[in-house]
Amino acid sequence: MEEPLTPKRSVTVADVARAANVSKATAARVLGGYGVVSDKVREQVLAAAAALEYRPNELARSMTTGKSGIIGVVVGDIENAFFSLAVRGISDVARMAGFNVIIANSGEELDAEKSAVDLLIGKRVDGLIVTPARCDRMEHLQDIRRVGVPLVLFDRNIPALGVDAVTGDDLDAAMIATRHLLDTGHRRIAYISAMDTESEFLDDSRSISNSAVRERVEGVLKEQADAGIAKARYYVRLGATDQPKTDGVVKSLLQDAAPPTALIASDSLVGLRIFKTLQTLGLSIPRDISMISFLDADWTTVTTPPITVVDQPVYEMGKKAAERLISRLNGKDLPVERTVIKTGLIKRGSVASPSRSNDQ
Amino acid sequence: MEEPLTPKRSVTVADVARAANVSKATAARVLGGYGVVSDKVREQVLAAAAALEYRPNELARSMTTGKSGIIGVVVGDIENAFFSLAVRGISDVARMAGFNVIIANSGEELDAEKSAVDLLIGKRVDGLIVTPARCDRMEHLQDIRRVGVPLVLFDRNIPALGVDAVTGDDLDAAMIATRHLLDTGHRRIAYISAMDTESEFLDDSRSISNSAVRERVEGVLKEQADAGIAKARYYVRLGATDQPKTDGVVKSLLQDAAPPTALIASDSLVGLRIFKTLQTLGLSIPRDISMISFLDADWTTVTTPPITVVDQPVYEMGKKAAERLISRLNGKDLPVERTVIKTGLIKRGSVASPSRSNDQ
DNA sequence: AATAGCATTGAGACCGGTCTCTTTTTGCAT
DNA sequence: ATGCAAAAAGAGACCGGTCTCAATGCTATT
Repeated sequence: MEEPLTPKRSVTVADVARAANVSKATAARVLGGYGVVSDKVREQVLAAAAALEYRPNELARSMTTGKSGIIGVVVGDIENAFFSLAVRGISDVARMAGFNVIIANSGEELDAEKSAVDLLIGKRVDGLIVTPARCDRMEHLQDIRRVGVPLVLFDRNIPALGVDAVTGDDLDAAMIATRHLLDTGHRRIAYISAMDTESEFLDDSRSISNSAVRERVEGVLKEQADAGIAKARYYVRLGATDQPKTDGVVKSLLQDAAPPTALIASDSLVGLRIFKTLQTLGLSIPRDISMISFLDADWTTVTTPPITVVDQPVYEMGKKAAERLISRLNGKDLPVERTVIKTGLIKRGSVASPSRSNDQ
Repeated sequence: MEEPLTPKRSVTVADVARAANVSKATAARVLGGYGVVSDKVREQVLAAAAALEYRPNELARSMTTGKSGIIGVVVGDIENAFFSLAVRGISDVARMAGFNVIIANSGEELDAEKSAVDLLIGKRVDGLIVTPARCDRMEHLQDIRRVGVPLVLFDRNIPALGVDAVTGDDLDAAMIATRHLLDTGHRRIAYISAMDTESEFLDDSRSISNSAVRERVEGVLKEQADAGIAKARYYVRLGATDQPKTDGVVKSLLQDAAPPTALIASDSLVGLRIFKTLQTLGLSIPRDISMISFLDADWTTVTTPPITVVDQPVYEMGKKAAERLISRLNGKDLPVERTVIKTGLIKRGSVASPSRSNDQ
């Protein structure tokens, strides 16, 4: 009569053992797939398990083994195609190796990142892949190592930490993009980033706490310095975090007495926003202004014109990071390795020589 | 001398208790935040915990409480903006309620979905949100209920299961889109879906196992039937799973003696692919052909022309699903509820009256 | 001063697995 | 038959928390 609609207690090894008339240890051996058991007994246990619909409790298993089979990933923003693609790379590799992935968003904020890390460590993840929001604050990351959880940094490196890191070659990528614009005849090149700061302007590139952002800015500046361009730093603008802000940044640049003739977007989200801004302003690309975006996002090929982009093999970067972490999880102690993934430039239609009128 | 570089054993309540000179139970009370403890003792324990850098083992905690604080989510493909946006909605709500989210991809395959569900139940997730790949196979989903884990279906419903479901109003959405095209003068409207089947053609819409896909197809057909259009079903094509296949589907449609004058894409990925195909073919939208895509993806606003879309409030759908699940997790037994989220049409520039030449 | 009564703290079982160690069976050689 | 090593099965501790229940201490009441 009191058929339990929701069987409150789940079936355990002990239950199966009882049903199969063997000891808990024996049942555990066949159910857990370890130790030696005779074929006859194995059959019995398996039959009993099937009849009872036994499902192993991974939690209990993890508790005793100390391994959870979970890899924790902390990224800035999964919405961003960059991260979601990277996460897929990580997940694919992880799944193949029998690991699961828990993803946590930091929103690029240090506190959120800290608590995400705490949380994941609490869940006893076997390893961690983190995109550090800032490269100058690393106490919580040192904690990770102290606890003994392998860590791989992603997209941004903190050399002082002494852990594996997988990053793009941001300096080089920025230089290539800049050089392309210089070669095309541009002399006033703006670099627009979504980095959140007090000022829209850049004082000193060394003060940028995010290594990826810093390297790109330095790449842009270095290439221009080599070309003998003076006011390069003036054209580096930060804070394009949403559409209105991006509109503001772009407009302020274009209203300048000497407006830039080319724009470089620090990521595909910024790129999309800039494109929309320019569209709103009724500017034609590349006639009125040229642009290059980081990341070969899908929208960049369907615009008119299609956008020239810095191609980052993000999926591969994610894979690489996961592979590194997993080999460290299995293997003993590998030397710390910094993997830098080369990036390329895909030339499409958004770059042209600056028009005379602009190139006063 | 033998300073352990990697402290193999983590600090436990027992360690803290010992350091604080109190019983394990007392230390556990303050560390676990339950029961009553005097302020004095609390201080001691907290101090000891801090000194030892105690970190609770959530696994052990989950084991005894039976709650893992994790919500499992099984989606078709996180790459798809539809799912990634939904997942963010789910995650946001979950985080606010103190839950974590584990995401599993099914790739829209039943077997993968089954094992994902098994895996998540093994991890003892507190609840599950699943996007069932097929609505005609539900043994594994019944298992979930039998185990006593609350389940919410997302995007697709299986009424026979008798569980909560949050879906879009796909029938209505398809009808609205179709009506818009009819109103604009189109009489040959193609619906292109990424659904993977043997045949590119549709025999009987009732044979479609995915309820969302089915409803959309039925919406398209119904609206045309009401308008007295005869060969509507002929223009429903499936299998646009990647760019080459999409190219094929579109080309075969356009090479028909009576080619469609308008295309409806079943999701934003298919939409993007169709757009690229049309671009490759040198067709001008909406002059040569009109199109509507499902989902207001970001790329749809930067194309020339911008794409008219069926706007699905996916983020809200995700939120709603998570809210439902969580209230079921907390509350007692609510009645089964099917939430249908209204969708709208955002008219942009990709629909126009069919040109005379096409409308022979 | 004795004792009821409440606030704290302590002891120890328990969750559901894994795993070591011990005991019992089995198989085969002598 | 008998011995003995190897194989199979059983007992029970353990992982790191939670939680029940008992014990202790202190204040308040009469």
